[in-house]
Amino acid sequence: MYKKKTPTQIFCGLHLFKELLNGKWKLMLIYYVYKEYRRPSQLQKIIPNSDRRVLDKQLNELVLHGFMRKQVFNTKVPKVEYELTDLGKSLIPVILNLEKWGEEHRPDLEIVLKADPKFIDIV
Amino acid sequence: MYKKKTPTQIFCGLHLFKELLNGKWKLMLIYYVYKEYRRPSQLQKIIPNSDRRVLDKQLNELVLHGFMRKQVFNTKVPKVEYELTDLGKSLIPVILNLEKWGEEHRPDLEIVLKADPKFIDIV
DNA sequence: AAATATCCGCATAAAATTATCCGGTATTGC
DNA sequence: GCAATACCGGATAATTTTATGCGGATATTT
Repeated sequence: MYKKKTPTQIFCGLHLFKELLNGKWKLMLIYYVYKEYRRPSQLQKIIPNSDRRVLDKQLNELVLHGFMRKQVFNTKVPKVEYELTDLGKSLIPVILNLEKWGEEHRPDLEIVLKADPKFIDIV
Repeated sequence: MYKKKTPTQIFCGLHLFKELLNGKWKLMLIYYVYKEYRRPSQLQKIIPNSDRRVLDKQLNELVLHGFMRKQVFNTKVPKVEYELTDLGKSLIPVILNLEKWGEEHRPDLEIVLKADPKFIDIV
């Protein structure tokens, strides 16, 4: 398993957030589980251009870190569902706030992104 | 200059936020500039264990992306000051919200971090 | 029988970010 | 003169994250 080589600093709340929730799809996964897309296959469909293995990894971490619970149903066709823990639910207002900020400033931000040659193509 | 090789997706506000503000110290830099630590040397002092060149790079990006302005004073000893743009200021409530979430959940989050062998040592 | 749907996991490659190693100018204070 | 402060920047190394290439199982639908 991969281990970090650089000491992790958590002297402020921003770091705590960042260390645990920085994954490419993590906030979106939490949001969609909240919105009742609870099953891996549903999540893979609702999140475009995401790879199964990447989502899985992030879901596993979210479970490991206590933001979600994973329920496995041993039905004939295996079924899996995720649900938010209280800690996970506590993030919903934060996520909505971030989302709101992004959408409110989308016009400006899109200009900025398109002006930066680093972002070659934007979808 | 480095260019991304993977198309950047911005179909939701969360992505917009993430693409532009994911840098290790970016939110903290915005916060401290807001708190009147405007000069590079001040920022380098107030942010422990940060490297000058990394902070510089992030500051340059924040300017490039319109969150800050950089003012250069051609005094005998060169002086530089950063200040937030309106776009930068619009992030303050978001940052405070993230910080608040982190601090409110610090006890839980520290346990989680310490339980994860990935984070070998935490400062 | 074949296609589709449900799920899982390891090992490695590639990409992206962060850290470090060099280098530099000019002024102030002792 | 010499140390300290203020500032800047390119090139490369190291770390961390994300993507992909292989593999597997069982059950339902067409």
